[in-house]
Amino acid sequence: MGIDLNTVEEEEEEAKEEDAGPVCLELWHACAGPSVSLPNKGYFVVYFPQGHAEQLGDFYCGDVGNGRFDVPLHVFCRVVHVRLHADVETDEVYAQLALMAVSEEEIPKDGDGGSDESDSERRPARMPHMFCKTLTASDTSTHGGFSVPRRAAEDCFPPLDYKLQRPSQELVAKDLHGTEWRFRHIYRGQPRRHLLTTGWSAFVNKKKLVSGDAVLFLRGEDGELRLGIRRAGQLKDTTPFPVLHNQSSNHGTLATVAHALYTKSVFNISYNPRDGHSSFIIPYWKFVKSFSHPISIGMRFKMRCESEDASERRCTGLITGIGDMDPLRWPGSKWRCLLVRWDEGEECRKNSRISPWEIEPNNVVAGSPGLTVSPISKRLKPNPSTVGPEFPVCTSGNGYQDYSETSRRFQKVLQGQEYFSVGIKSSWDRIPVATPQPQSQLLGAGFPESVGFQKVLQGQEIHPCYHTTLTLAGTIAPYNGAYRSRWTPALQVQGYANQVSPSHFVSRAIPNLAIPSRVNRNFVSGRKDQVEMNTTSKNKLESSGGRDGCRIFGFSLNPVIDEVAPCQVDKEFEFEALNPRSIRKPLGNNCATVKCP
Amino acid sequence: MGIDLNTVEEEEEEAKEEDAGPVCLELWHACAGPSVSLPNKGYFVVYFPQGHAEQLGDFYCGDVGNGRFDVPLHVFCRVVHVRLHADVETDEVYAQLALMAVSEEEIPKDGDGGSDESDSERRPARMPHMFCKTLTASDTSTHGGFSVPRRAAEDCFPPLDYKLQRPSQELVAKDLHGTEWRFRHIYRGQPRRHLLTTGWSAFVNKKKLVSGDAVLFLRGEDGELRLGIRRAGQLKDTTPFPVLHNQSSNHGTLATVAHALYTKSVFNISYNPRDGHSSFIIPYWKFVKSFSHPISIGMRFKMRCESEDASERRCTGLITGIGDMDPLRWPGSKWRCLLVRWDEGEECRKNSRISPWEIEPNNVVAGSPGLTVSPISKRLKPNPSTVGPEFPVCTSGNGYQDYSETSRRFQKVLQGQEYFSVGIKSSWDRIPVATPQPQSQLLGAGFPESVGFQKVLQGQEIHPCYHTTLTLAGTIAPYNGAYRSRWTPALQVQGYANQVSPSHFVSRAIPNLAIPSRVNRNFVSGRKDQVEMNTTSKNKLESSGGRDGCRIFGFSLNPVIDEVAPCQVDKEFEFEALNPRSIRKPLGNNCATVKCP
DNA sequence: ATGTTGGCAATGTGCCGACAA
DNA sequence: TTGTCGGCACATTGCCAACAT
Repeated sequence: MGIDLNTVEEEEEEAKEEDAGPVCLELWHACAGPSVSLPNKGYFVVYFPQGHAEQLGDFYCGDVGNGRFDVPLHVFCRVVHVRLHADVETDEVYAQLALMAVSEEEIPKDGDGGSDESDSERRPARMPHMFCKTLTASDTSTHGGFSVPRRAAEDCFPPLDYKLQRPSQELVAKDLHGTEWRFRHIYRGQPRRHLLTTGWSAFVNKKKLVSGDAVLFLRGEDGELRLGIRRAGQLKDTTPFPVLHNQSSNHGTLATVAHALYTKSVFNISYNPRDGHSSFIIPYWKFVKSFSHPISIGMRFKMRCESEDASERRCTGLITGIGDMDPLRWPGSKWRCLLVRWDEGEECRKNSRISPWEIEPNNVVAGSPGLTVSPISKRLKPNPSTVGPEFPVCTSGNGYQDYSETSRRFQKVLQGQEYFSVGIKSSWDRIPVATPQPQSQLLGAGFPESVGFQKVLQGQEIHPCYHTTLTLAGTIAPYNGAYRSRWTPALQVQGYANQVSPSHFVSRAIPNLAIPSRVNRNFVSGRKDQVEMNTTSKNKLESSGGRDGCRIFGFSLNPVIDEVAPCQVDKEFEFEALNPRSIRKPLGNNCATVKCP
Repeated sequence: MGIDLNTVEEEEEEAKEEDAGPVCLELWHACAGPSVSLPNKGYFVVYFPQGHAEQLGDFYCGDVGNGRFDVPLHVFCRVVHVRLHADVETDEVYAQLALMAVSEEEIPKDGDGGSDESDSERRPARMPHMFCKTLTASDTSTHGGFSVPRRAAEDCFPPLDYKLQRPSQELVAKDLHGTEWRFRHIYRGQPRRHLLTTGWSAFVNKKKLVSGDAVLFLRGEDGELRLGIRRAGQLKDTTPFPVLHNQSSNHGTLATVAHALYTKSVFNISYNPRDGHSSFIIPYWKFVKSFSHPISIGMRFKMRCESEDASERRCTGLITGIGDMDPLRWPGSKWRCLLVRWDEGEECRKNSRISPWEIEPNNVVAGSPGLTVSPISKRLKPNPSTVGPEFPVCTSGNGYQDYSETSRRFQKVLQGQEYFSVGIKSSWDRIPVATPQPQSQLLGAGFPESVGFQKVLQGQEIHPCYHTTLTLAGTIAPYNGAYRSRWTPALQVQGYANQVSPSHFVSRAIPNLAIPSRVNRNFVSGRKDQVEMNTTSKNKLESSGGRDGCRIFGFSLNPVIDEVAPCQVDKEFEFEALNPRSIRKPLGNNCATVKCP
């Protein structure tokens, strides 16, 4: 099936080679997710400076002269080495690719990637026991620990002595940086379940995890436990000014690349698989293959993409235009030259521009078959002359075969609940290089980005909204100048028996009352921000930080709360609130709806 | 006295000019301390690339070719502008100096700095009401607020209505970045005293203040309150890899400077007054003046320096050698070419190398008068030929006059307790430029670094060691597998009536017991780290984080604690401990002495 | 005059089983 | 099977006056 089984052993041997960077290979891929794969050393790729510039942003590009560095639209490169990294602050995975420009003639036509050095360092030969769980509100609450799915615990953790009343052990897991995290793993409760207690909270705090994020446990061949995270949203950068995070110092900028291209020297690319802008390096065969099927306006296609829970989907759409994305700086570029309209409910990407090598023609030819459409010009108007001759547009659709679908079926593996242990192979590895022919015999060449790595299922449900509806009722006591808390005696809380205080609640634009959040550690700026009424101004609620409170300064703690409603003394109030437990949640998702009486 | 009084008005006018950078002028200088002054725009200075390279460290210098950039030993420069800044992370003050190289001929010989643009933007014309207090253990404890010295509160804060039982108000103060901090200022207690309560703790936390650091309040002309800090020690950089903190991106490196020198263009220097390496820019007159008195081996001298509490001292010493500091890369440089031996108890600097312009000859000629000593060679052996002709060594000491002492007397101002309000003038400003003649009439030219700014006294005492001696005595209970706290019942605490638990204490290398710190918020890494015995291994104490504890993982929390001593069940223990309040203290200063029974 | 301490109240943290989805 | 909750114990925070220096 295009994959030489003989290579597996070699790969396992070469996997011992310590050239993959500081980060554990399996863990890196587990964190990167199923749709990420990397080329091997020695492999040939196509590099698109335009896409790179897009990722870097204008800040790092330093446009010169004609508006861009004088670099080609695409560059054929050999992969000199690949090193895996993880951001020190956020644990975000990325890779350093060392590339060296080659002329297309240097690329061998056989399937070996043209290098004796090619190895499998980019892929674990065998995925270890692992599981991934999306964190619930309970998992991230300061009130408790982490509930481990039973089969996950049995699969990944050392066995417990279930004869004991409360079997427990200490787990030690290393994260991407090699830092050790220790957890008490206990099997208790009625019914019994696996829990991580002591140590868990510190981990959540340090990694700034919120509900919706996912953790990943992975047991290596040696029994060593590894631990990774996959965030639901980007962690906000708290660094006050732009630090060149993933690109060490000022390497990796376009200027450096331009220089390297002309001197034919090695240059480094920071490849950030999860930011959605890193598709500027693709396998050579994929680039070549994209010429094999015709592309025309009105053509239907499908494309693989990743949905929010990191699972894969297939989106379909219609090509509505072909033309330069940036006619001034990158004229004639095929980078995102296709303008598409996604089918209903298939909002694969906010951006409706994609590159030709991202799509496959749809087997079911819908839309307007037989309609001959000219490509649009740089200004997105039909003008065939602007498209280079090497780009076969308007070829009548013929026997295109969905090889990738075939290979997907071949590589289909167990995607059972959340744990598995199956050997896999990188699709980048030893893939025959395609020659630009339709219907070439590339049965083994799947889409590396999607099937190259084992899919790790996440818990399917979106984390629940955690809207325990409680009703607070009470009277606002007049402010008398004594700095004692007036809240607690003035409030009657329904729904909780004890230990409930106003600071447990988050409110949003409450007509007659506003209470800043004290719920979430990740929210607090000044930590202590309990509220007290101040009626010196009759129609405005004012209160402040501090135990015994004084004024509201505003609601900087929660960006959603942005207005303070007028307040009346002795007016009763009532509102819906969050569950009072200490919940770490994503910002902006923390506000209860207000029920105005 | 060399200062043109006419200029004062002009200065006040020009002080309104918004060209001093983002930071409040008065506050910047207050934070920088008394021994820091800056040149004005238009002023002429001498820049020493060697000293700059020293500050930047090899990392940023990028030595090329012969080992250094091909830059001169010193460069005469005009100050194009000066901008005041404060580090976003640490609040450390620094300045951006924009310099432009000039030839010495361009420097006017009159006293005007050669520029019509010179102004006093570097100096507040009048120091506002201010005070500075070194934080005590109580001030930084989480247990309480900030005790404001009475005269300070009366001087800087709006008056309170003392007729009330507990007069209070809200203070709003802006820090160096313009961020507002709010504090409740209350006058209470028996006897009455001024306190900052609500809001103070948040400030201490955010700024990571520890006892020994100082805060500074400053009331502007407009009544606006400003707030700064001066740390006792450097705040440890928590950034995981070297970020170019004060020099934005890669400006300010020697490469950039070298380029600017040859193109005669403006270059920026980050001038960091408190790191002890920023004396590589000095006033031109000072450089010139240093030729006016002879320097010889065996000569006694004095030098102004700053002691730990930011007050000024005068150190004396003996010149023991003259020679290149770095004969390979900077041959013939006068930068720190003097080797000195400090007098007893006068350890002005660990470094015993200083530059000629830093010293003044000592009026009292001690040591070996009349002894003719040849300067030492590059290898610090006597060899007169290695010293350039423009450097007048071995001139017999004659009528040198200590002008700077005169000017100090002139500029002497009130240095009363901790608050004052006196107009001052920058010594950089409109200082006549000295021609290289001994006994020139430079009566107004003081030592800018020391008298240029009002000294702000700090509390004189070093913050007390906070060693309340308590004796804990108890029995280590055997571990029985139930994860309940075993500490509290097993311990009998003498000296405190209530709310004392073992986690309040810090121990150090205790023979039979070790308890990690939970005392200091700034210490904690995992926050919850209470200890419990684990006697599964009989001779080793193990405990861990978490409320109900399990194992000691080691003592990563406090670097001083680095060994865990063996532990025996049922063995009684006893040790001296810190005061149990939550004290934020500098690292490594937090350990109690152990009394082994 | 002001640093330190005990008293005290409020609140946060974290382990546990109960309960329910 | 596992997410959420009440119960509970205890730790931390922060305002206050008493006391000491």
